[in-house]
Amino acid sequence: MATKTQDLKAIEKISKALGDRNRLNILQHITKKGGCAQCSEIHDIIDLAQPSISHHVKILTEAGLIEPEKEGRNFKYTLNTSVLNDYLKFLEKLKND
Amino acid sequence: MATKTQDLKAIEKISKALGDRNRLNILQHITKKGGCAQCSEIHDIIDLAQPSISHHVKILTEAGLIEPEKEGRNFKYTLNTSVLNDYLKFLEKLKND
DNA sequence: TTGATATATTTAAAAACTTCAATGTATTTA
DNA sequence: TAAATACATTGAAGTTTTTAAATATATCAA
Repeated sequence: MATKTQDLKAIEKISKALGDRNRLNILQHITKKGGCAQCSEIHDIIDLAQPSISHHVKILTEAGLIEPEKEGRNFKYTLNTSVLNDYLKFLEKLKND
Repeated sequence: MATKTQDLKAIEKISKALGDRNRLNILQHITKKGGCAQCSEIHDIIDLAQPSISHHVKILTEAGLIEPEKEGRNFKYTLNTSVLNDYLKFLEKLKND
């Protein structure tokens, strides 16, 4: 079963989102927190200006890897396990072809 | 068990290597060929000039995803399953933290 | 409503990436 | 040895990405 062009685009986007040290740190922080965290916490941990963090979070969100949920003044970000699983499946398939 | 900085660098490099449509196509071609292929075949399948393909293959090689093996005048590229597995393990861990 | 906090957007500059033409190197074949 | 084939490297143009300052918006608290 060949991979659709559309799927490949998603894979490309997810890979790109994962291809940055800061975004990997953000992801790790979110998952360590039990799958969710706030932007302000991230700011404490990563040495970047606030707009940069906002930008990285946006890229992770647009790739579908995390999902934002508004909680009053803050945001809660949750790892999207099903998107990650689809990505893993694609990579697994490379081994079995 | 926290991810070492060194490991994170490797993860970043692999993700970056995977973050390009052409490189994904090259990888898929190699794996479909039973885990190995020659540069010249890739040239037939992907619409890029030879130096571009050489460049992409180099990036995949430097990330450790494929391994080159000289075969006379040609090259044979093989998927490095163990590097891919380490990458998969890292991503799996994100889910279980 | 005013001030404070959390996050997003715009803009602009620097850095990194992609691509290809030109050229170089290694190997095979005639 | 000369020509042909396979791949690498260099250099340069165009594109994308990263970052932060400035600014905007939304919500909470007083």
